[in-house]
Amino acid sequence: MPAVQTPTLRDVADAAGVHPATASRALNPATRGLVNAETARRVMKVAEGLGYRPNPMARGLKTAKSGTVGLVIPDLTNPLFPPIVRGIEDVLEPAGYSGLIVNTDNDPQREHAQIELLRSRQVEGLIVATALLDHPLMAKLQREGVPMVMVNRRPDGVDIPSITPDDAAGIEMAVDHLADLGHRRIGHLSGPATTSTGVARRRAFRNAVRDRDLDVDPALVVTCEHWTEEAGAIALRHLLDVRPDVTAIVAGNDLIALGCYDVFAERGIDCPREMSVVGFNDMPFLDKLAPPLTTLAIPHQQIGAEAARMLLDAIAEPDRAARSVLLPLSLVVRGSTAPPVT
Amino acid sequence: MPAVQTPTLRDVADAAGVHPATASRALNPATRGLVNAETARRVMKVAEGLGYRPNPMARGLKTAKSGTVGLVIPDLTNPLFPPIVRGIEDVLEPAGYSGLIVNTDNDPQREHAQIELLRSRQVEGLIVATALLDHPLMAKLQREGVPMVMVNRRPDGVDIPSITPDDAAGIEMAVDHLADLGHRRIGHLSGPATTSTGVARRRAFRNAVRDRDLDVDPALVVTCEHWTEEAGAIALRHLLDVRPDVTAIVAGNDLIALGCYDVFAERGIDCPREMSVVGFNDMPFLDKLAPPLTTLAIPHQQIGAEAARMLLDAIAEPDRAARSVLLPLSLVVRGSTAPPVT
DNA sequence: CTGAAAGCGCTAACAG
DNA sequence: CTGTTAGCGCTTTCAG
Repeated sequence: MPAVQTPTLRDVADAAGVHPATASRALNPATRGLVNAETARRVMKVAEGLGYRPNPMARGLKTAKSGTVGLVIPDLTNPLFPPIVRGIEDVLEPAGYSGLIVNTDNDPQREHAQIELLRSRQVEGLIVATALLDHPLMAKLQREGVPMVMVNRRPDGVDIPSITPDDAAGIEMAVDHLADLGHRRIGHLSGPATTSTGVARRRAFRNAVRDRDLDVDPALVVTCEHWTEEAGAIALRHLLDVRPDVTAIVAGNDLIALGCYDVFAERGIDCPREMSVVGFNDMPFLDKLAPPLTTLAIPHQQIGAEAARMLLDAIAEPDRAARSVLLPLSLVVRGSTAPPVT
Repeated sequence: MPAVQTPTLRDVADAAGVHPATASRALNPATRGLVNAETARRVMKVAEGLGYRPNPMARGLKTAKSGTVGLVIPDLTNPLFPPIVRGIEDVLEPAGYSGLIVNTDNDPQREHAQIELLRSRQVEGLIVATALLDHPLMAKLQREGVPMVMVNRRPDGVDIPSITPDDAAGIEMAVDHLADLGHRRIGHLSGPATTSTGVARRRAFRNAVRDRDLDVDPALVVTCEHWTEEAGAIALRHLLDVRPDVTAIVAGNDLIALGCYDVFAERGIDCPREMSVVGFNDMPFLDKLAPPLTTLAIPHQQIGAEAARMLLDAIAEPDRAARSVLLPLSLVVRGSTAPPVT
């Protein structure tokens, strides 16, 4: 017969000799001022003694607030996301919120279902990392007034707060670095054209090579189907077929760069002697690769933290103007870039 | 004036011309049988049309079930966990459950607070990956009847279902592999003595070297303070100081093995020519290291999935006997192991 | 098979 | 400052 029913607010009130409403006021920091300081103290002590824990479902039912937000990511298994999620949680927790994570696997159907699930769980807002450039669902959610923040990517033409890397600046740094090393024929394996990061980096690359009088042959730019190792490998094989004289690669992200490593191994290309590569994101453990990958670092945890803060703001003040932030990047030079063999 | 209040069960009932109770029965698969098939169909159609979504808070308030479980992990940023979490979510979701993740950073205080948080959120059970050998909190939770499953590690002397790798078998495979290559002086950098995996692997290592007539000098076994790269590096430096003639290392896990790589770099040791290393866990991207790490692979997602299944069972039938499963491992031979230079 | 009534635990007016 | 009252949306007896 153990399992002493967890005490309810009534129990606390009874034990403290007050009405449940008073106990409620005393226990809630926001309304504690309405209560005699002495009574409040007593109630709190009793609550503590009984091991009282408010039931958020009951509270939520009354207040229509769940204390949860949804985190919509493609796949937790992609090393880019854990640090972001961690940053988010670190901000949500002290604010009394929890995050519910869902994985969409980049499948729009699944995304739709997962977001439905989150909404049915009464999440108060959404942090979305799966945005596509053209994303009707996001637009619809926004119209319905769901507080939202986009992370890493953002849809076109909707006024949703977002926190994204400064893709153009990053690509310029990468191209500058390679040009400084002496590279003239630089290729770009861009991310899917359906994502903002994909097109922004691609456009930035085109501009950068043009401005620096490097080889602007369109064949040097190949678009990957996905942000994956496999897609990166396929793209590089294709590029090498049409432009075997390329000496350096700017990869759309680190996973695509890893795909390049696979092709190097398979074709016996010596990186960085025969071919340089730059990644994007600075995922964990890149410094342990052979060779360690030169890449653009973004402050993952800070992104997450900032996104969570923005979302909490949006929840608190639903109709404040959407603020969007562009993250500064830094180039981390490691072993995968070197002067070309001329 | 948009934001049409999300429809409630009452709305559905009204629209279908039935009592809310009937609508409730019709919508819940478990009670649908109690309702005229025709009525049920009608109610469901109306619900669908209205875009009705049951409010889990209201339901939970009534049924004392939240449809959530807590996932207690040290740090999501540790690459071991995302695949496990993914495996868990993949089982929870179709069952109508969601997971709430908390990070403890291996801090008992924080763990306690986080578990309180989860309990106050009315989680129906816990999947715990932070178990220590001596873990009063776990024992207490078990006494209180909280459904729980341990993952990866397990406390001593409490009868809690767990799903852990077959540490002994794994270490034997590692030692066999090294012995077959010709190594006689094998070191072990074990995990903390406070964790089941730490002591089990350490004990297994001792037995393995004894049984194979290899060097059994206790100085060849060094215990790391933490399961981290840094701790691994420190331990290896210490080992090299006392036994510079060691030719191979069995690391307590992959992160500790990565610490070894750092020391190799710092002391100019050529791995695998001068020193072999075996890791444990087969984290992602180990195959891209220089050299690719030989390690023991565990089926991460499956662990997670199995743990979730066990927890759902425990929630459904609270007093069924605790079942524990030992996971088979496989040795993945890559480039970090080779015959010793004799 | 369906309706009526009650209540899960909490908060929010509204009185006092 | 505190008690009363009502009700969030749903499920679950209990009658009919």
